[in-house]
Amino acid sequence: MSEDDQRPPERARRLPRAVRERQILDAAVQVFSRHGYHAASMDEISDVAGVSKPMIYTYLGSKEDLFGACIRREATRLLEAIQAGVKPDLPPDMQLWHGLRSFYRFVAEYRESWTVLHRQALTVGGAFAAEVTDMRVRAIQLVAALVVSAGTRKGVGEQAEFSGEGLSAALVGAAESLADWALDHPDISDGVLASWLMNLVWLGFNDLIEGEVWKPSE
Amino acid sequence: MSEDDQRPPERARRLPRAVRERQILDAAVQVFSRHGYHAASMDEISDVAGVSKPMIYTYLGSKEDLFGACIRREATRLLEAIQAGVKPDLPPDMQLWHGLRSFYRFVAEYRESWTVLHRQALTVGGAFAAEVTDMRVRAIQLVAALVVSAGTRKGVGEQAEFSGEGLSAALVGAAESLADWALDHPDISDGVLASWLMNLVWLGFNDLIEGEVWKPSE
DNA sequence: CTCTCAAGCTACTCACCCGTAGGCTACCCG
DNA sequence: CGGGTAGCCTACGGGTGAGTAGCTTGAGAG
Repeated sequence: MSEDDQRPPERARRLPRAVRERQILDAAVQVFSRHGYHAASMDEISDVAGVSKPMIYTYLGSKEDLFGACIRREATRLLEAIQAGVKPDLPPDMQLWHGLRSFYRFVAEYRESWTVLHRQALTVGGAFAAEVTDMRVRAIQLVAALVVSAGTRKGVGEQAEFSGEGLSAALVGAAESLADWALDHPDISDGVLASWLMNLVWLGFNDLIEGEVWKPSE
Repeated sequence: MSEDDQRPPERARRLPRAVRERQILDAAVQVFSRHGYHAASMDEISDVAGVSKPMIYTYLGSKEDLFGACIRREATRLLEAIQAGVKPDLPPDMQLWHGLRSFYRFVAEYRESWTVLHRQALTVGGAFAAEVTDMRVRAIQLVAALVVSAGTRKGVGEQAEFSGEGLSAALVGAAESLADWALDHPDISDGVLASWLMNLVWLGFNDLIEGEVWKPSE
């Protein structure tokens, strides 16, 4: 035990920049998702990444830059995962269903990515919040387009009890909350989750565009 | 301008403890809702409250204690506001509608309270997150009770496409997201918001318990 | 008028953490 | 073999902010 106790053979060799950046981003997402932006320390991130702190600064810039890089990478991942599952020539309801399935599959597989995007990014304020909000708005508008498409196909106009944008905001929120709920119930498959939401919303929406409206009684 | 420039008459006189605590809590909610827990500084809170920092510590304890006091006060306010609007002997759908109206009225009036509870409390982690989550779970269970009551009244059992708890989680999430959306659209009344949600969810739910189910085609 | 007590403040300590200066070592090319 | 370069580190500066020590001042009692 004189020259062997320092683990000389495997000492995290010199690696190309791309690999280190991946390690750093992975660690950053993990730490940010656990503690949030402000409570996360660069020391802990460097520790988790198995890299010293100056590496982070030379490769990815300041803490804010690093957080931005995380947000962008995870947002891109999420959008790509959803678009990969969507089939553009299906009817609107099936498009929505497939999009939802991909979404729930992604959240289950990369729950830290989802946490960073959904919970932490909004609390930082400034450019990132705007960026994530933008992504969310795009998602809402996408859904709104499907909804309106289905609505006009059935020949429905503007109604007092109906706002495509508000409805889509509610739908996206329902999808997100169900995602959070599903994190605690891993045995529910993504198909079942998507079907629940379709049954909730689509059926109600169908009624609505067919003129059947809920009103407060008396 | 020799003896009048220091505003000698009104100099924030010595006040009873209860009043100071209120001032401090109001300021804390405001600052926490703007910056989040970690980015908020005790100096800014004391500044906004018009009180020096040691006062906060003698009256309300550490920063964590202060945040806890904020959360508890605002959560109590919210629950009381909702319960004040609910009429227990109405049918389930009307109970839900009245609860939603009260909720949206509260969010519009005390948007900072809502922000602290919904966005900031979860990111701190630990006891507060648990506390807020508990409140949310109680809300979900309350809604689930209404939903199940309406379901059994119409004689529906367990179905594969249906889970009361999951549905309620989605509903509560939809309500929350619509609340966020409504913050940017102040001209929409609380009654309209509540009606939108009822049309979305209740109609779909009605279809569901009457056996009309959405299924993916092919 | 004076003594006492509590309300309230200024100014400080100490710890934490972002960001960096400067040095070391392995690999590559001539 | 020697210089250059790129991967990588230890160790520190500086700023910020939580929490506190100890003083000042107003108000009531005698």
